[in-house]
Amino acid sequence: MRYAEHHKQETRERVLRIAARDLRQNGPDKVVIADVMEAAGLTHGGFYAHFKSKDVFLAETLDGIFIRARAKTREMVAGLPPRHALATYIDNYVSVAHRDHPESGCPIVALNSDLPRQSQKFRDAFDRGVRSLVAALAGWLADAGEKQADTLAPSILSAMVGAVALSRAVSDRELSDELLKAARDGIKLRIGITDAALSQGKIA
Amino acid sequence: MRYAEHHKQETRERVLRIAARDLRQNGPDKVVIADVMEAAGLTHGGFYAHFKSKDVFLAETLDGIFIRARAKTREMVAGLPPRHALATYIDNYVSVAHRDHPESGCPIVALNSDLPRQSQKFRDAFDRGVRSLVAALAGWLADAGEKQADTLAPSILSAMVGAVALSRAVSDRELSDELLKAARDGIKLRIGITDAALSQGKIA
DNA sequence: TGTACATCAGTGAACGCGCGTTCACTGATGTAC
DNA sequence: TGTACATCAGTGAACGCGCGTTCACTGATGTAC
Repeated sequence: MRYAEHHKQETRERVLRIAARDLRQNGPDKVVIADVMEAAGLTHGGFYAHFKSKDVFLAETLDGIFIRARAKTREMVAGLPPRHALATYIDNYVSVAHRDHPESGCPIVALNSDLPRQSQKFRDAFDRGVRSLVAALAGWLADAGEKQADTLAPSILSAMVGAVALSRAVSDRELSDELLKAARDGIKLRIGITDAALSQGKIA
Repeated sequence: MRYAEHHKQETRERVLRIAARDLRQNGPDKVVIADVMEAAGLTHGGFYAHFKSKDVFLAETLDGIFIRARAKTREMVAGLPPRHALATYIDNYVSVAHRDHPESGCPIVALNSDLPRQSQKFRDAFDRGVRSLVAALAGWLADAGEKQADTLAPSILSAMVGAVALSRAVSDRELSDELLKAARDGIKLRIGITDAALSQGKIA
């Protein structure tokens, strides 16, 4: 069977999209090539016509996740004043929905404790994602008039990551909800955001 | 060979200690029974004379880690006034040493993204550890006169966990150091601790 | 226009390795007599 | 006191399964002539 012009490229994209969910849901070691290929409607042997190895494949998958996450973020906060952008981002990140859907969530949360054992390519992709997110946060913070935006940004990111990661790790639902809410309020408080202030339009 | 009275119990303890390091260093899936047994000077077949299965073994290993961690913590802050205890604990937790030594560190950091895929026994042991640590933090905070100690404690714990986890996940040393320091300062600031204030004895 | 050949995404059997688990066996020592 | 037997922590071969990777092959379609 001879295929249309972009057929191979489309297959490659499809496989990467499937892996993007699988990777966040199950972690790098539990991504099984045969399963990913089957989900894409193919057999496992064909994998190596697209990717050199599982390692390279996972690194490319992670890159793709971060790229799409950035686009989604830009869309989410488009047109919002900086402090609203921050509040929106934090509320979406430190949320029950994010906790309950790792497969479409932030890979920093989903993968953090797997990273030390991954290939350098994979770790580099992760670093790029972290740097980019820190930079975005620092930008919003600076625009919102925060002093020390450059040190506040990584501090806030790690608090957000820890909150969602811990809320997923904990098995008891009640404890998880409590951790999540306490962490979210704490983070927003640090940058002077309260739900009351936001709804009253007191914050630019 | 017939063994002395407590021989079996000692072997069991030895195996659990070795696994305790291995578990935090490599994660649950990478703990290999044959390797643990070999490190204990035994062959893999003997494992099942001590433990019913790997799952049960890992859960018991995790329980042991938390129990010893609590003892170590009590020792570390013994006799310190509450705010000093907090500062000491935070400085030790959100530190380069902790980042660089997962094998003897807090399992909450080392294992968080593995948890959703573990057995219920393992997850229950994890929950107990988290609850216990939250309670300890809340106690110190309350003793230090903090209002809202019960919501501040989980918020601070998740920030500490996120800081160390992220600093380990990131591959670039400089970025990692920066994240760690920013997060530590941010956390201490939230509870009114600065290094200057502590050294001048301004804080009880 | 028709025929032989080249292309190449995808197939599926097979290989090799890792690892949890089982099980028949070992052998030193305690106990029954 | 001496002998036969029971005990049981530990041994090591084997089983079974999962999974990354390889490779000879397929077969539909484009191209050369």
